Amino acid sequence: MRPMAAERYDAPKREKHWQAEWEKRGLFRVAEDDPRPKYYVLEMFPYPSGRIHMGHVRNYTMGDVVARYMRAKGHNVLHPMGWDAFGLPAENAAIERGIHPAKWTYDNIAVMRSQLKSMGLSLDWSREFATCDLDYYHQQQRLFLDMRKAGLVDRKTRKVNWDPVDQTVLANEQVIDGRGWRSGALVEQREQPEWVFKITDYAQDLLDALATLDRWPEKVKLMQANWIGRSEGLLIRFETESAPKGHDVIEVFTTRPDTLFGASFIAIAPDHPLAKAIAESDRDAAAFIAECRKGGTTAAELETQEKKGYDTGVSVRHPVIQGATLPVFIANFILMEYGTGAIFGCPAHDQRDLDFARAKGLPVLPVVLPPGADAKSFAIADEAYTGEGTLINSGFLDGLSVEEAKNAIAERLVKTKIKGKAGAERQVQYRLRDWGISRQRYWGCPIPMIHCPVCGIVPVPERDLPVKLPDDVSFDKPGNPLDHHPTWKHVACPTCGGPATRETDTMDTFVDSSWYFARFCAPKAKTPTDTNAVGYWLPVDQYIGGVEHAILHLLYARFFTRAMHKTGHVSVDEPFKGLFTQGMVTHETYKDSRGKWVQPDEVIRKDGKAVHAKTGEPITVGPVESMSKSKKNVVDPDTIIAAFGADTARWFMLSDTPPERDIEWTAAGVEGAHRFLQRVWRLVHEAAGKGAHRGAAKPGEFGPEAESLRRAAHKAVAAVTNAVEKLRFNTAVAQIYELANALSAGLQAAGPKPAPDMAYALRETAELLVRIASPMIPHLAEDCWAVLGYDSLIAETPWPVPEKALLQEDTVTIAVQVNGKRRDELTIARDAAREDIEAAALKLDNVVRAIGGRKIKKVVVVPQRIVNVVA
RNA sequence: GCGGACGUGGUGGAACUGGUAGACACACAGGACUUAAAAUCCUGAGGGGGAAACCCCGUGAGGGUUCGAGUCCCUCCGUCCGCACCA
Repeated sequence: MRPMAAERYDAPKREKHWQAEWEKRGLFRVAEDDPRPKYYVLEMFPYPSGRIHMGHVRNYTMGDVVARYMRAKGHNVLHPMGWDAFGLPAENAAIERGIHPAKWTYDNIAVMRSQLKSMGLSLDWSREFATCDLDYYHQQQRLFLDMRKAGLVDRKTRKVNWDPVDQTVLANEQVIDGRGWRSGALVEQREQPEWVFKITDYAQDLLDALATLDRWPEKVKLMQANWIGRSEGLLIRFETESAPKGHDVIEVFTTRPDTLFGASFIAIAPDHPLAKAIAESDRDAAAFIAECRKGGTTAAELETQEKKGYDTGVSVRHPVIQGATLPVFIANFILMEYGTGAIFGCPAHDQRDLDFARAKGLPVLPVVLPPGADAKSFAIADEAYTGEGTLINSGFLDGLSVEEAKNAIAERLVKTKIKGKAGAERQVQYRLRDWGISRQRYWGCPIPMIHCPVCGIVPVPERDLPVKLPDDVSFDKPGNPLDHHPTWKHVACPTCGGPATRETDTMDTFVDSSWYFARFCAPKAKTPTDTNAVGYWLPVDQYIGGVEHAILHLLYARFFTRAMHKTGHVSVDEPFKGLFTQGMVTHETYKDSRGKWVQPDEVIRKDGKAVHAKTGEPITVGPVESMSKSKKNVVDPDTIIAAFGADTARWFMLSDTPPERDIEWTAAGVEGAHRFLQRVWRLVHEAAGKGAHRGAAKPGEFGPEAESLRRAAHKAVAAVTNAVEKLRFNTAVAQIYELANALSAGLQAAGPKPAPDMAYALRETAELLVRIASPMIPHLAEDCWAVLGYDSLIAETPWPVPEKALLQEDTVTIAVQVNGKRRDELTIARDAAREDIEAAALKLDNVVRAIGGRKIKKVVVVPQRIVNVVA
């Protein structure tokens, strides 16, 4: 029988108490003049959509564990929070409900701030800002102007996704099945001038530096490398015959110059300059180009789209086959955006070229022979051969490998001359395109430029910053409210003083999130960054967020940091030293008999079947999917925190599932987490009652039971330390469970009046348990700490260091195998000699029986691990 | 199509550099306490055989390397993710 358990832990009440206590003492405020080593923990800041969701709870819990752990380890930890506050949803709210975007945004921030505060996060709230704060976007405008001066900003006219109903450019992600995500209108490809950041200047550097990011997930690095899409090849110049003036050369980029002898045509993009020139005097060509423009750009459409081409009648001379010519087609599958917008087609070794050649009846000549194939009988049917092999039908390249042939043809062509230029140049192409930041929207950072009919495009002078968003805007017509505003855009030209207009485009919100981590270092600085502060804090030591930002945000931020370095705002190139991408929060889905989605809190289980809580009608349980409002499978963090407390939500988020994987939220799991916290509460009370204070027993006076409990405790400290360092929170949790089980067993074994050594061990174990659990369940840990008699805060208590002597056992238990099958185990001195281990193993009854009188061929002994007898 | 990751009990998962597979938890079953329930505590549990000691099988499938494979190599199957007419 156990003594009466302590009353239940009233989490919601106690949590508020400790949150107030931490805040009162300013525990999480940090400054740069601190002797401790710095550590910067950052979670991707939230978009203030209205309320926090479980994804936030998971993300911020993980970051908070790291922050609290590093603080306990003696670091000066910066752990800030802010709001990624510009963006389209605020404008939608304005359009749909007539609320001003600013009011909608700041109201949401107020709600979400208080929700985050209820989680007990160790944040330095004094550094909070929103990207829609005038001060923040003012500094962002200065950055833009500095980047422009440094040559990193450009104005380009290029193809954009234009939504004709909403009258705005849409990002690729906002085009769904060829239609605008909000208006549903068919998106048009339109050429329009836009402001771009020259991220392509850094393509090679952004690629190379991935190798230095050793604390980034391989997956993310790979995705970025693919996105940058470097390919090495050859730019080949083809001399044209009978082409319009100014087009006596067509430049083609290829990664397979080795297949040049197998070329049977040239294809150019519909918007290639030559195609346009031809269209001027060729109606059919013009009609074909117009038809290509209509074609959709979605994956599904491209998949089914036929390869179409228009024979222009123009031809080019083959660079290495004397007297041969190739016809030039305008083709729908050639992109102007990649390479030179022109290719040479080698049908035998490229599937698209083959499809095209078959449609047009062009020759298909194999020039690469697969290993083992016979040159005489080898032919291409429906599938192009793209693998390695030996060159054939290729003149001086015959007999070479693909790799050798690439070099040989390059060397030859580079030396030739076409119209005064080299016949070819080795070239590197990237898939990455410059970052278009112009958005025709109100709720974003205005681009500080002015269009003057006399002086052209001029920057807003420093003294006239910030360019402030007007408050009095209306959303009653489609398009950009800044453009419709009666007065805002009209200004005097800063150069000539004449009438001019402001740029009405605002910046992509990804710009806002590309430097906020630098602003957190000195959020009130009068310049974008404070040299001392960013010098001290950057780079971010541990960044945590969703993998959905693997490319966009994380690539932009890496570019922006380089740009800020170039313009003297920071002194590093890489913003995030360590990156962790956490999984999503999922939940079962439910539907009623009419096929309508049902919320989890409306579903109950009756006799093992899911039924509606109110109506009792049967509910169909669907697959587990990531929480989303549309499927109604969401659980509100507020409800959970109010019912069980923040520690329960935090503990659940860290338990069982590895942090990088999706976690399934279940009611049973939450209750389990809550039960465990109550159990810790009881165990600590009991241990505090039975335990002796420090000094009550001296080292060396511990009996075997006390000794073994102490070993369990110190081993758990070591294991949890290791797990948290590696962000393997689920295994840390498992270690804590194990230690709680050990403490519980120890309390029971010790009886109502434990001996002095056991009293000491019980108390020590309870203390260590609370200390290693404190980053995860900080509120309960504070209460337990008080129960153990301390008037200090556990949040200010250093991380425990395990006693080395207790981590190593004097004896070890090792398995004994016979022919690789485990037959027995052996407990022996840790430092026992090989021969002794072997001798002891061979004496075991089970081992002798398993050998069964056979001759022992060999005995493998791995001290402290295993013995394997081969017979 | 290209690139990548993963596949372990009823479930989530553990197993550091190859060395006792299934830690820990959830769910489940039995028991204790209780008039009863809740809460709590104890016990059990990969599959099969056996009274037991023990034995056989077992980490998606098949093969290989090794004294020894969840872990390394090859082939196949399945799931998930990213990119996608990229020349």
